[in-house]
Amino acid sequence: MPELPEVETVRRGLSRQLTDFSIRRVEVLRARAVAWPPEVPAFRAGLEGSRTGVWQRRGKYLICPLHSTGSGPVSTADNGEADRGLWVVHLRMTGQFLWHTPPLPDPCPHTRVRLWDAGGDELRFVDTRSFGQMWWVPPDLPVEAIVRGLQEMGPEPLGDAFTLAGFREALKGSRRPVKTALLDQRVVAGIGNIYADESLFMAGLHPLLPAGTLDDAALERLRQALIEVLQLSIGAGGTTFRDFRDLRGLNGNYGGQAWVYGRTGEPCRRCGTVIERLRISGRSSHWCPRCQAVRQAPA
DNA sequence: GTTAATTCCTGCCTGC
DNA sequence: TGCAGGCAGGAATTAA
Repeated sequence: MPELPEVETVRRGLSRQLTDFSIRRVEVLRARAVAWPPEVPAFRAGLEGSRTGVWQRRGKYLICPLHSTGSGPVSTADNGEADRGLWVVHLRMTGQFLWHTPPLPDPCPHTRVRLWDAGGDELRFVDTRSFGQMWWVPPDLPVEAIVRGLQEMGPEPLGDAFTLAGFREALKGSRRPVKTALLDQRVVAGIGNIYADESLFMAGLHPLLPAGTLDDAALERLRQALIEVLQLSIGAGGTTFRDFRDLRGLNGNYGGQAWVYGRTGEPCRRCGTVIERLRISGRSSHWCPRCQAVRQAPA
């Protein structure tokens, strides 16, 4: 279940392996994997014959500028103009890229999209649950016009734009649980269920606290906890949780250090109290009843 | 306008 | 052993 650290790990792998990847041929095995254009042939035509630039990330979206094959190599410092548009990918739950060199003859049952370069090496998009999607954005259109999820995306949590003032404003007046608010990509980009639970634990906040009632001290603790847990996980190459694999098929190692996520019934690493699980807005939430005992923010 | 519930999908796990 | 049902989750859509 890729969240920001996992997507960032994938981005780094793609940048290492697939900057200047000349897309000779594209095969779409499941049409649902293509969100735009509506017709698969148009998607294939958009990618085929172009060359990938330096991979970027916005929230959980991977964004790759596409260039004409005739121009010189793409510099990692200067991405140049994406004269062939953008290739945008969201891994959702189980999406993953796998790089096959030498190429493998037969795709696994969950292979959704295959891309080959001139040498016959293959980049394969595999997605067990088929939630992952990709877009080809023509060069004359803004990416936000095509990828709706990018229209109202909140600040990057590891960027300068993620300030206390902005965080406060985004949650102002909201009565929904803070856990639910953290999953809203308009509040802060890239947070999913795992890091929402982990950061709430680190900040000592109950997941059901109404988001709009948090005072500045609590908001700042939560903001710092988000930054810390994301930086820690990126450094470790993402979590080990079930389905995540990087470009080489390897998983990360943050999961072994999780405070609460996936530890229902186990003792809290800090106080020994048994970790409990709640269902909030359809999502499982893991929390320590002692370390996160505060259910009402100070008046 | 805000919030909650539903939907999509498939592998794994539990209970019968 | 085999089957049914619940669960997991990101984000769009629908309902309240």
